[in-house]
Amino acid sequence: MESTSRIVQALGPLDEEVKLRCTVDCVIFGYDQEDLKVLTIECNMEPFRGMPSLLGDFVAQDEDADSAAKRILKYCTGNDEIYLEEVKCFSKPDRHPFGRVITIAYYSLVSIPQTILTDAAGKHLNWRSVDEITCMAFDHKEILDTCLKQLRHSLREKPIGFNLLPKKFSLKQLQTLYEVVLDIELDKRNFRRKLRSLNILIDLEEQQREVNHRPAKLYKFDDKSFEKKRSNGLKFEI
Amino acid sequence: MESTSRIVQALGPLDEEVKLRCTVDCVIFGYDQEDLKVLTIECNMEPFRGMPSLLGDFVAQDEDADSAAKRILKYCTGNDEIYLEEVKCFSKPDRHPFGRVITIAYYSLVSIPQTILTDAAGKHLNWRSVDEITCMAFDHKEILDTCLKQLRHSLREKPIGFNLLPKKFSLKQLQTLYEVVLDIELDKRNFRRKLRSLNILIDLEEQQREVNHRPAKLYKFDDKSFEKKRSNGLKFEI
DNA sequence: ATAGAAAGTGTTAAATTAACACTATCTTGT
DNA sequence: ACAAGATAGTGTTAATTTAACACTTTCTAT
Repeated sequence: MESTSRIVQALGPLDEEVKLRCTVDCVIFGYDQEDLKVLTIECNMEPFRGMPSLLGDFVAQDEDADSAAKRILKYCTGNDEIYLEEVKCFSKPDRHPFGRVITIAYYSLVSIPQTILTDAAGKHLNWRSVDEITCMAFDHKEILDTCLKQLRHSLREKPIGFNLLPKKFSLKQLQTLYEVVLDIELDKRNFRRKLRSLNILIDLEEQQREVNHRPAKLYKFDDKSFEKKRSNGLKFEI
Repeated sequence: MESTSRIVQALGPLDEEVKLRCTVDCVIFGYDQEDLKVLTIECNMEPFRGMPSLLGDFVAQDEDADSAAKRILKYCTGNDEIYLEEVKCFSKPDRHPFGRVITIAYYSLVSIPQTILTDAAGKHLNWRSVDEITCMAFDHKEILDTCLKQLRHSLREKPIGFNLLPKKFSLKQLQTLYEVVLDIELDKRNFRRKLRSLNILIDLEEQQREVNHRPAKLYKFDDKSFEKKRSNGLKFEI
């Protein structure tokens, strides 16, 4: 137990300790056409060349992990006002073939139709259906699975689903989103009553256009009002 | 945005990238005398010398972060069968005065009367009431606060409170634990009914000894039975 | 034997959740 | 302009869950 004898004791010069590199990996979930997708990039490193990989990068000298994750989002989408949640650190000593690299995994949520992938990144970026991904570079499939589990958990206890939809959405779209991501069925009337009672949607007094049936009313999420209600003890739960 | 242009591209030789050190810090929560405490060690590093610090250590070359956290628990208590939950990575570039150090924060749960602090560590280890800690070394107060918040959240949705009590406990002890940690009041009869209906306690057919009033019946947590029930959809919630 | 102290126990009202089917409003085609 | 097709939108009732509440039992100490 010699390696533990200096627990929390003075850090020596850098070279005496384990040096490792630290990355962040973002599971960027996107939603479109009633399907949950994840943004991948083609891996260009052996032995994983050609396989889909998550978007990641090193944590830079002057930034923390959150900033690194936001930087990746900005790089891919031009936007850094994106929902982001840290999930877990992946740190198996052999997880990266080129050396000791730990990674902090995040997931984020975007509406695909409202997201323009930047040109620079665009060439090798792909939205893939979460269901259809079987194999990824590194331990990225494990990271994806962990983040998906976390997303499903958070979706039920925090009002974050809106981030997967356009700013303006119908109640039907919202319900379908929950049904697709959580793989459950919801009762239309009960779902609508619940949303009404939470009072966190703003009726935009506007309707869908260009649908060939009765158009649905559009709403937006009232995040300020929700924050106020939450701090007064409102519990969101689907 | 030049630093993002190689997102997820080949890792160069180690020296070209940001080198940093990685630690784990454990918020070891202990419970005794109707009080939630945290295990601290006296910091021996300037400028924090003498201040209470969390238990932490470097992640070693051949271990992952979870193993490092378990190693710390084993070092302090001689036991590594302890409830442990990863919480968050703390990675501000200036969080450590001696260089770039990121840390993965964990919390764990023990019953203080059932925990013997090892001699080696014991000399500078202290159980401190969570309420009374105002100031800690490094960013450890922030880590503590974050872990406490996470503990409170998990305590309501997972049956982990038992880890803070002796193996054998009374229903009153369990209720008080929830009341103390969550800072709420619970109705005795409703609490007991809920526990009874969950069917996750084993009646030990044994009683408290050496109390000067009617002794309470003792129970233990039936973790195997709970796991079975959980996978069949049982939702624990206090 | 009695007093003190905490353990243990059930019922009822209120709130929440689950189940369920029809009418309204739009578009498109004739 | 009328009819058919498609999806939006709406309320009631029974079942379940939660919240509120007070007295009896069993032990110890004197």
